[in-house]
Amino acid sequence: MVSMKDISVVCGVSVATVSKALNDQSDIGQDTKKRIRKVAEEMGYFPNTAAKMLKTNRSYNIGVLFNHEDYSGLTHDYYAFVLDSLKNTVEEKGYDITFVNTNIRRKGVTSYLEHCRSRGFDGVAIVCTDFYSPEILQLVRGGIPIVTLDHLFNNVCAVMSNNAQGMQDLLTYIYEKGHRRVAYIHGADSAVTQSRLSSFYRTAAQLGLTIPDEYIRMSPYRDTRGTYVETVKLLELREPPTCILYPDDFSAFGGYNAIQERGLRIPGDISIAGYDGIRIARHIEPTLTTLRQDTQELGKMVGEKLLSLIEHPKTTLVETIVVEGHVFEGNSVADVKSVSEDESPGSAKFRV
Amino acid sequence: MVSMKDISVVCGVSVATVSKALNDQSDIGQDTKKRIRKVAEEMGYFPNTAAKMLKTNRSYNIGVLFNHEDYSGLTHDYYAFVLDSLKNTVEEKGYDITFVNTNIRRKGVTSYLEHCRSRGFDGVAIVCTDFYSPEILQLVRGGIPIVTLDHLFNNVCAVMSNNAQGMQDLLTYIYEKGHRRVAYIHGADSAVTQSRLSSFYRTAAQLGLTIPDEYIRMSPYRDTRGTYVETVKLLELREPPTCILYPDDFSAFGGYNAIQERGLRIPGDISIAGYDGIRIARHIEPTLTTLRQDTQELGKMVGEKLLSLIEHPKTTLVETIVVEGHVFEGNSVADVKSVSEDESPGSAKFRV
DNA sequence: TGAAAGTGCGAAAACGATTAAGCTTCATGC
DNA sequence: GCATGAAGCTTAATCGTTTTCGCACTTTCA
Repeated sequence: MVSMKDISVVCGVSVATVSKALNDQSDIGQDTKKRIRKVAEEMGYFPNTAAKMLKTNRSYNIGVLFNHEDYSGLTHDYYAFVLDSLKNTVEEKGYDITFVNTNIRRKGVTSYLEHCRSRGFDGVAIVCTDFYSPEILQLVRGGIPIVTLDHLFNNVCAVMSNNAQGMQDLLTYIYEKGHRRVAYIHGADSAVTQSRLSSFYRTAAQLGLTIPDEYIRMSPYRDTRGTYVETVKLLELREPPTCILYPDDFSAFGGYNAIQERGLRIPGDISIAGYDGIRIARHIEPTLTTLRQDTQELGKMVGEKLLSLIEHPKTTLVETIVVEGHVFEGNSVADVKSVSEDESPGSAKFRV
Repeated sequence: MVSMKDISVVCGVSVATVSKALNDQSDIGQDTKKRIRKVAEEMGYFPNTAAKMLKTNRSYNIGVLFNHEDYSGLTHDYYAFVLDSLKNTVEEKGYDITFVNTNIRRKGVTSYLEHCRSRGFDGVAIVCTDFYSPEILQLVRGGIPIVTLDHLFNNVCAVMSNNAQGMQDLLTYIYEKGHRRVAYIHGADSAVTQSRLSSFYRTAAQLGLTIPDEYIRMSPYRDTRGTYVETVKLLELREPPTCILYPDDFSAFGGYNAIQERGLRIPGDISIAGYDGIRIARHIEPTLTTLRQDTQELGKMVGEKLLSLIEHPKTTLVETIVVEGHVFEGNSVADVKSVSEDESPGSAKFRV
C-alpha cells in the first residue's frame, strides 16, 4: 500500500503537505497541489481508512441494525427495499453501510452500543428489531446519531410510514367501491398494528360503517396459516363480509387460498386487500389491491436524516418524518357500487 | 472513550501491559491480568477498532459485493437468504459485514478494489454482480481473499448451487410423475442458464424424452410478462406440453396467470414447476413444485470458506464447493402415471 | 523604508493500539 | 558464588493520517 509518506519523498515535500494537498486545504500552492495529486494518482494511492478514522473520529460508515427473528429482516420485502434505498442514499454521499453485529462474538464487546462505538459508526439506523429490548434503549441513549424506522423514541429522529392515513385511504377506497361489510384481520399487537387498527375503526365510523366484533380478527404478520383459519371463520359467518383486509400482502395469500379452495372467486365473490405492496403480489392474478408503502422514500428519508444529523448536529431538527403510502389498485377488490345499499353488496353471488 | 492508557494509569502499569493482559499474552502474571481485566470492565473499556486495524492490518470486517440492477440483489429472495446466512455465519466468528460500495463517491477511491483495500476488508464475498465487468476482475485479482457465489474464476474459491444436478433431479421427478411432454422456458443466457439447460437436454436424453424445439423457449429471469407470453405460445401448440418448467419461481407466476386465465387448472390440466424455492411459492395454492436451492448452506459455505481463507491462507484449498438443492414437492405437478403411455398424459382433460 | 499582512510549506504531536527488545528480579543448578 | 533462565514488566517504535503552530519569504501600503 502506498502511503502519503511514499508520495512525499517522491515529490520532495513533507507528509503534511501531501495530506493538505489531497484534502484541498487552502494553504498549499496550486502547482504543488497539482503535482502531488498527479503523483498520488500515478502511484495508485488511496487513503487508509483506519488511520483516518483514528485521527478524525469519523468513519464514513453507518451501522444498520437488522434483526431477523421470525423470518423477518433481510428476507422481508418491506425491509429489504428500505435497506436497498438507504444503501443507495448514503453511498451516494460517500458513506458505507455495516450491519450492527447481532451475534456478537468479539472479545471485549458486549452490546450493540459498544459494538457501534468500537467500530466508530458515525450514525446508526435502527431498521428492524425488538424496540423494547433494553439493549436498544441503551444504544438509542448512547450519544450516537440515531434514526429509527417505524418506531418512536423520545428525542430520537424517526421515519414512519403513515399507517393511520394508509389504512384510512385503503378503507375509504374499498368503501367507495361500494363495500359496506368489511372485515379486518389485523396483525399481532405492536405500535404499527395499533395505529392501523385504530385508524380502521375511526375511518369506519366516519364512513358510517358498522363493524361487527366478529369482523375483527387477529393473525400474526406474514402467517398464511393464521389468515387461512380466520378467513374460513369469516366466510362461515351468517353475514360474511364482502371484503377482507389482511395484516399484510404475504399473509393475504392465506386468505386467497381459503377462498379459492371453497370455489369462490376473487373479486367476483369476495374481495380482499393486503398491506405493504410486495412485488410478487403485483404479478399474480388477481393482482392484490393493497396499500403500497413507499419503501424507496422511507429508505431515502432514513439516510438523509441520519447524514444530516451526522454532518449538522446543531441545526438538524429532531423530528418524526412521516412518509405516505398510496393505494395500489389491483384486481382483488370488486366494484359493487351498482348494487343497491339495502341489498348487501356482493352477497347475491355469495355461496359458502 | 476510555483507552488502554486510562486503564494503565489506574492500574499503575504500562499500556503495553494492559494490551497484553487484555489479549491474554503469556508474559503477564495471573494476578496482574485479573486486576487489569477487572478495571477495564469497570471503566467500560472496549477496543478502538480503527487503532487496532491500523496496527494489525486486520479489520475483522468482510466486504460483500451486492449489485442490484434489474431489481435483483437485496430484494431477491435467493440472495437475501444467502446473505442472511452468510451474515450469521461470519458474525458468529466475530466478523462484521460491510457492503462494498457500488455507488462510490469517496474521494481518492475509484474502484471496488480500492474501496476494499481502503476499508481494509479481510476478505470479500462476491455474491451478486455482473461477473464480466473488468472492475470485478481487478478485484478478484487484487490479492484480497475472495469467494464468489455461482461463478467460477480461475484460481478463486467459489460456492455453487448445483444447477446441473438440480435440473436433473427436477426433470427426473417430473418424468417419474408420468410426464413425457415437458417444456422448458429458460432464463436469459448466463453460466447458470447454460448449466441448467444443458442438464435439461442431457437428462431428457437419458430418460428417453424427445423435446421438440418449440418446447424450449426463453424468457428473462423474474419476468412474469415474458413467461406469460411464452406460456400462451406453448398452450397454443398443436401438441402442448403436459408440464412446463420456468426460469425461476417468481417468473413461474406469469405462467400461472396465463394458465388460470384460460380456465385451465394447475395441476389438473397442466403442470408447472419453478426453480429456486422462494418462500411465497410455498404459501400459495397450488404450492409450486420447484427445485429448492439450499440458501442456508450456500451462505454458510461462502462464509466458512472465506474465513478459512483469511485465517489459514496457506492451508486452505482453492476449490469449488458445490451445494445441492432438492426437489420441493408442491401441488403443481400432477401425477399422471396411471395414464397409458401412448395416450398422451394429461391431454384428455386438455382444452385451450 | 519598514511594519503589517499574506502565502506556502514543514516539524512534530497526536489518535489508540501492538510488539520486539530490553531490563529487573528471583530461583535454580553446579 | 555465579552464570543461567524464567517470569513479569517497561520502553519505545510503529501503523498512516490530521492538524496546530511556527517559520521564511513576499507583497502591500502608510
